[in-house]
Amino acid sequence: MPNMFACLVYIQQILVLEVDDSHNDCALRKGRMIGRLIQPQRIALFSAFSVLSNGTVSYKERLRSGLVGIKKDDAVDLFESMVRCRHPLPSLVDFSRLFSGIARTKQYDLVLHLCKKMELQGITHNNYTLTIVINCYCRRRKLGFAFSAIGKMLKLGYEPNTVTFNTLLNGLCLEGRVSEAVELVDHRMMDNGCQPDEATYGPVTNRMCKSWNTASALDLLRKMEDRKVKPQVVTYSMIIDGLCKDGSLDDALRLFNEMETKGIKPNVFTYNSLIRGFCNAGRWDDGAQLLRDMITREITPYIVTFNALIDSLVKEGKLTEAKELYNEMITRGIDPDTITYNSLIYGLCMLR
DNA sequence: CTAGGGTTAG
Repeated sequence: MPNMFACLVYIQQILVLEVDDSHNDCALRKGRMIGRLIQPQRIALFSAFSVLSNGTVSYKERLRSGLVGIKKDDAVDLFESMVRCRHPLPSLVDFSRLFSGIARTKQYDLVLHLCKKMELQGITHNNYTLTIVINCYCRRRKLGFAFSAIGKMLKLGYEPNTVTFNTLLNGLCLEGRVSEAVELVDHRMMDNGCQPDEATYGPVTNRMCKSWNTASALDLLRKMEDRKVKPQVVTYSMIIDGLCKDGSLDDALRLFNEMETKGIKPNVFTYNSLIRGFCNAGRWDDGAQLLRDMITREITPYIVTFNALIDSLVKEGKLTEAKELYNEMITRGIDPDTITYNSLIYGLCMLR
């Protein structure tokens, strides 16, 4: 009976969570409305500015300040005003800024469309705009067109550089074509005298770890070191996560210690992967030790960290310890979510 | 001046 009561308390907490969510939603909607309301004022201000400056710097000003989260209509409008403008004549740098701004809002087709319109105006691409084009094709999973853009680049007399290769490489990884990606780095990229950097190996490592190929990811890590590219925390974290999912906890720990000796500080992701790995292996005590470790090192645990530990404690029948952790997360100001309560409720139901 | 990348829970 007391367990039943505790269950109800937790279920009530879930209901409170959902109410909070709807509040957030309301707030969001309100925010959007306010955004819409102030829009005309912004336009009015902008026109005033244009008139003041005789219409000469309007697109420059918009490029400088109005690209974050730009909508389709505004983007097309800005593009048209650039194409029409003669004083000053927009440069390719201006177009690069516009295209990259739109690309950041993930409207890749729009970027490609505007690029075509730019070409029709007799404006020729350079290395920068073509790399943006390559990225857009890659994101739309049209690798064939991305490779054609490389051809265009060569025809115009530009050499693909590290960024160009990295962009293409990411495209291959997005499609799961990891071996081709490795081939591209080892041959085309290196042979062309392009030095790989930390952005070269990130997507490759990610894809390898995601497809349960941590052994290859480890090989790649050694290759990076041979090529004097310093792996970053995120690279180590991805591999450690892969090893933990494989159940190779000792290897994961070895890598964890290795990054320490190299002066690379683990972060909350690194710890979470390890804690989850140990918990899944039933080694909740080691998991709890790691949690204490991260707290002493002032790496703030996330809700994920606590959830993993609570869940594993519950499955071990250590309900008291699980509840202690639940209380600790509350005192730390971390709001439990449905996953937290699910674990606790499960534990209470199993107790009987 | 302007281009590219990657990580956690039931």
